[in-house]
Amino acid sequence: MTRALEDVARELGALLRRLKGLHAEVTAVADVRLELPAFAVLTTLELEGAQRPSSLADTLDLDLSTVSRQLSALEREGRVLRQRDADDHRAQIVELSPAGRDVLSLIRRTRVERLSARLPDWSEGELAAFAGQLARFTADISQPHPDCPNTPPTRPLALSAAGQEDR
Amino acid sequence: MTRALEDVARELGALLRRLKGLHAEVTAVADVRLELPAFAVLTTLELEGAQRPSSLADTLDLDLSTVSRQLSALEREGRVLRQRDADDHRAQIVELSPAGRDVLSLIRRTRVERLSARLPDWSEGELAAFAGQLARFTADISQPHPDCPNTPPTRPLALSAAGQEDR
DNA sequence: GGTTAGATGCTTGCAACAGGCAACCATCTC
DNA sequence: GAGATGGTTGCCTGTTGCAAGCATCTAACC
Repeated sequence: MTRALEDVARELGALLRRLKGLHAEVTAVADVRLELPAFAVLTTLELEGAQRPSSLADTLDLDLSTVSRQLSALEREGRVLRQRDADDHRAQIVELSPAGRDVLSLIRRTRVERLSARLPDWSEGELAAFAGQLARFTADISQPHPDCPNTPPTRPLALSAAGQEDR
Repeated sequence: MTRALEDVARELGALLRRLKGLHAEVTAVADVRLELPAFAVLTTLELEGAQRPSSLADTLDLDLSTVSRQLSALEREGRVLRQRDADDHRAQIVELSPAGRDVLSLIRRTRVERLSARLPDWSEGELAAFAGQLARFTADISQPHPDCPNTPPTRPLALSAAGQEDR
């Protein structure tokens, strides 16, 4: 299994680099200023709903300080709303604003357009299967390694469709 | 095809974030200090052989200045050798050093170990198929968008095994 | 053949941003 | 109160792109 795994790892590296470029292209075409980390924050909020910064940091596997700064910027730009948690006044609840929702939807539309134009040979079924494989792979590698059971399993974004994991 | 594409895009985002963590884990376990961009440079050199910085920048889709700095650091660390191009004294040829080769091999070993422990349910065939899908996808999205034929097609790393593209 | 104008390969200075760690404040829990 | 927890901020490191600069090459012109 070593050989195939090496191939996967190598391809992931190539894909990783390409994805950054893709995001840059999408934001440029959509004429939106939104870096990848901020985009990840918004996406998580949309997918999982209003939540605390610490929960976001957990999901995104980022330091709380980084999330805090991202949120400050996003709030300044009017893309998220922050309010203190009524139950625990230390905490706060972050929520996607309508403007934030609009940006997400615009980016998603643009992204699909940019991608689909380049993937004419992929059938709906192939893409769905690929999405499933990606989800399964990401979920699996997010598990802690057997040798370090101390490491908490980082929690990948919940998958809305595509329930092909068999764990 | 929109729906499946949205799923793919979302999963890619999740995977993107997880991969960074994986690299951090691998370098930590292998006790090697090597950031992702530097690793990408070394990998490209190994895969494609000695070449110019500008060629590396092209392949990696990075600014030449970034590559230049990465190379300076890699040379300082003895992982790369640089010599002026005999034919064109403006240019230089960058080459993997034995130490660089060792680092790569160590990282690759460690990575396979860390990955395989978490993917016990994946068969060799599944992994190979996944690698093929990844390669095909990356190659396709690296093509220029039909609307901007000016953009040169960025050249993804050549795939050594897995020839399942049908283009 | 020599000279000069522009192209090309690379490096460096600059500014922007991401990220972690540690120190800090506010609040909660015991 | 004492300690834990949620967030923010300062500080530092690192990556990145752009623009300016330097060296060298190429080609057009005299």
